Amino acid sequence: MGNTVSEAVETRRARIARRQVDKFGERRAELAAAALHTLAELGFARTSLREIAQNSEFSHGVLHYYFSDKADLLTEAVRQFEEICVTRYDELVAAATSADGLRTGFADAMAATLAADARVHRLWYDLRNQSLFDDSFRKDVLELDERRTDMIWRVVDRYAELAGATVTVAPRIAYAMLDGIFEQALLRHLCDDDNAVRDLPAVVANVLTAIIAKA
Amino acid sequence: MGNTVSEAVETRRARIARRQVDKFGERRAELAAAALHTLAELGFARTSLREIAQNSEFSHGVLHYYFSDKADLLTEAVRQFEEICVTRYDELVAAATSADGLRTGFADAMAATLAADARVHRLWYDLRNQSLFDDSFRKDVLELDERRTDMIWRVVDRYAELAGATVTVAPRIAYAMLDGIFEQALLRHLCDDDNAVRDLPAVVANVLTAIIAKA
DNA sequence: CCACCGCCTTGACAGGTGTCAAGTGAAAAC
DNA sequence: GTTTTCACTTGACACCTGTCAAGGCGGTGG
Repeated sequence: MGNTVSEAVETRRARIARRQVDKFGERRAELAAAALHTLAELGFARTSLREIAQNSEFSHGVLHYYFSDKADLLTEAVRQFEEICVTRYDELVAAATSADGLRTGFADAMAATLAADARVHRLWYDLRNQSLFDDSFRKDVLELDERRTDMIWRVVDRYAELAGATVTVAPRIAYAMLDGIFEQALLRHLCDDDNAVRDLPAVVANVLTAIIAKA
Repeated sequence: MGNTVSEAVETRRARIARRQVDKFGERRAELAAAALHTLAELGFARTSLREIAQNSEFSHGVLHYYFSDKADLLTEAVRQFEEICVTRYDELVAAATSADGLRTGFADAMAATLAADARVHRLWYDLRNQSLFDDSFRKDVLELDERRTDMIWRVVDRYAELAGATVTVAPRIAYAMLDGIFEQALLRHLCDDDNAVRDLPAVVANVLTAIIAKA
């Protein structure tokens, strides 16, 4: 790189342009976050652009400045949602030293996220359900579902290994079973059934022991 | 019944009144069926009264003649939906003579209803999901979920009995696991994955064997 | 024959929706 | 200092939604 005036101007311009791009992206992210919050609160059906804007610090018109479309906004929100929603449990797997420890740790972690992130979880199920009727988000849903499957499988596989056993079901089945358990618990929890969170750890532990067999 | 004129008139009047009552109820049922069909096709979010009417042979105004409200109509539709959705598998349980037979029969029946009634099933999941955000249908959803739990448990319990074994999970857990499996298969099936229906029987059989233990 | 009533259609209403054009005010560019 | 550009607001549009009032049409009762 040189040091002439024109080049200095170039880099300054580039930096400004970069900063503008970043600012543009940041605003998109900020608005997508507002959309996400609204979606988690109201569900897909009742979420309108004006409602999203009201959950941000801007007016409703700005959404069409940063997004071409409502679908564009929701897609961005879902992408952002993926980042939040998938990565869990991995530290648990890394730190586990015994089958029993991993089992109870995983079961407790599931109950914890059920209690803490119930709204986000129901949004995930809402999204997946939408894709049963409308194919706009199917690709994202299937991809996310696969990442969740992998995530669960890492736990189950390691658990069996620590127990000196083998898993008797395929990854997808293990995921579907535990997901069904979680969905059921989520329903109970959101119906103000306090037992849901309390009972979940024992249920999850029960399922884990049921799907492995001593080698 | 008598044969005097007055009595004949009475019975005729009564019959007319009865017929009118019946006709009123029949129309309600007919319109609720149209609503059900529309719901299964479009999902809760995109179902409007005009669309429902267009799936019947009447105009949209008639809905407010037979129903006080949109909620009233949807409630009636859901009630009707319950009748369709719950009773299955019982004949299977009654006719079963061996554990293996019941297992494969149940697994095949699940795959069959997955293929045949996919739209109705997705409506059920849509309904249950709505109740995560809105409490209007929670009572119906919880009741229906319980009936489905019982239905599944009758199969699982009888299966273990025939196998000379005991079930290692509670009824609600068995239901949640199998429901998760089915929901996953439904997603795949509606994404035009032909393997979904084909693979389901083996998966269900796998789960059944995993949740019992020889006494 | 006329009046009435049950069943249904038509058309309108108020409110909400996604979308977009016009405009504003401030900061940047020259 | 003027012009241009950016970031955002405002207000409007066409459309769709649930709701309901007004009216028509056919059959029944008097």
